[in-house]
Amino acid sequence: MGGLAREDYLADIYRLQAEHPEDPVSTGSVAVRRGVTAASATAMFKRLARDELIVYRNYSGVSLTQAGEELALGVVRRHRLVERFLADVLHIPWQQVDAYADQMEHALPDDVVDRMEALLENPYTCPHGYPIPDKHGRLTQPELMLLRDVPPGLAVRVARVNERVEGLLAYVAELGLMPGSLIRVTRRNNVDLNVTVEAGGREHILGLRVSEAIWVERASSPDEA
Amino acid sequence: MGGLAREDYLADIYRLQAEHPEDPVSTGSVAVRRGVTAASATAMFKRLARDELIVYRNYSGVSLTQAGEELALGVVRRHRLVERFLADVLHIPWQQVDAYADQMEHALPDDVVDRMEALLENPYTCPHGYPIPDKHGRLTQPELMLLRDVPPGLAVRVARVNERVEGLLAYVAELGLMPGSLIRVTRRNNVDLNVTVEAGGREHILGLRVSEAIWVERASSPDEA
DNA sequence: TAACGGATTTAGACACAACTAAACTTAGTT
DNA sequence: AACTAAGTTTAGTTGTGTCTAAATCCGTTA
Ligand SMILES: [Mn+2]
Ligand SMILES: [Mn+2]
Ligand SMILES: [Mn+2]
Ligand SMILES: [Mn+2]
Repeated sequence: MGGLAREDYLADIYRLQAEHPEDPVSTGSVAVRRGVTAASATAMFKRLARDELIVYRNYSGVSLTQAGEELALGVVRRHRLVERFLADVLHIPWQQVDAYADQMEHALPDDVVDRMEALLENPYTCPHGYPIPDKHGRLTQPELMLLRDVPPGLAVRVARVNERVEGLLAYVAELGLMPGSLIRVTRRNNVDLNVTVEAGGREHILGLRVSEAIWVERASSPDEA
Repeated sequence: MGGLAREDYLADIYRLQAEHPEDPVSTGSVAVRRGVTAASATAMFKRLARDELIVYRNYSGVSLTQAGEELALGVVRRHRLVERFLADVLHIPWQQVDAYADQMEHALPDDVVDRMEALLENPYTCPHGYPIPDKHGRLTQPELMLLRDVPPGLAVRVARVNERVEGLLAYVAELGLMPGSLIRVTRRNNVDLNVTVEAGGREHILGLRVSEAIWVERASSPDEA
């Protein structure tokens, strides 16, 4: 009854779709993300399509049906809430919570998830800044901007850090650029695309690989504490 | 890599062994406990024996090897600790925590379990009174007595309630006989074997089905707060 | 438009974990 | 000692989820 692998496929299809809203989700991209062969992904697509959780046409990738998206959002909700729980209640470093949550997300009864949410006082995002769907799968996406695109002089707040970029989370924590941090972009080099930011009194020069993995929002809300 | 069903079999074999230390654990008893057919249990026994987690001789039941017992104790530890967590931190009624823990026990990284243990301040038992193995699988069994066997007049403390007796947990909670409660046995009827206890100022007459599902300890430790 | 090459699917295999039905063992009873 | 009934194992099937190797498809390039 469980459907462990199923849930991971659905959630990964959801995330891939969210990352590239244009094109359909290809067999290869799912296989790479899941760490399985393309043949395995094809086989799973057939089962998911048979159960009407995805729409699948040979050689044309997949998309989630209504039912599939609902299941995917449930997994994503459990994942991000348990990440918050692990970070905030058990004080586990944010570099580790994604892997742990990947394991736990399939075994959490709804009741437990809902109570965790209440205990955490209904957080909006996971520790990396990704939004947490509510109990009904609803999701509010704030307007974010890539740090790469922030014009010099602007003060912004770090909102989200891509948790999948190798080594980034530890680096970001070290620099004091975690979600919530107030920073100011002081320079942008148009040749090598480096961005210089001032954070907590220190200046850091960030390469493109970092600046396009960090999202920020206008640091304007005065109703913040 | 998971080994979901495996873990449940090992833990159930462990618990059955603990409940009947005399005889070997039979195929049928495991099948009933697990809710599967005897044929399924036999098939699993072969895999577990192949991996040297149990000793299995046809028609003679099974016993855990060293390695098997270590794994089983790990599952039992996770189960009972997460029960404590669900009850104490999330305030889930103790009637429900066993079922939830059964689901969650396979998906909790050791690091998470250890931190939960610290958060809970190293509890000795699950909410039902069963001992929690430590990180190394060590386990201290206090000397307990069945409520059925307590002589009239003796004051005792409820130590453990069998979580598998249908409806018992809700009934026990209603009567105020949860682990930790101080009670006194006032009468024992030698014909119908009913036991009368006084708990929290009220008297209750308990049938055999209840009195042999509750363990107690001498209520003597004055170092109890 | 024909061929190439990368992506995808099919074919065939395997391990796990469950089932039903049939055969077998064992222990207790005539 | 043979019989029988309960318990157990075997045999055969199913569905999931993975793999490798071999076909197949399709967009681009010649
Ligand atoms: Mn997962
Ligand atoms: Mn996250
Ligand atoms: Mn379990
Ligand atoms: Mn318990």
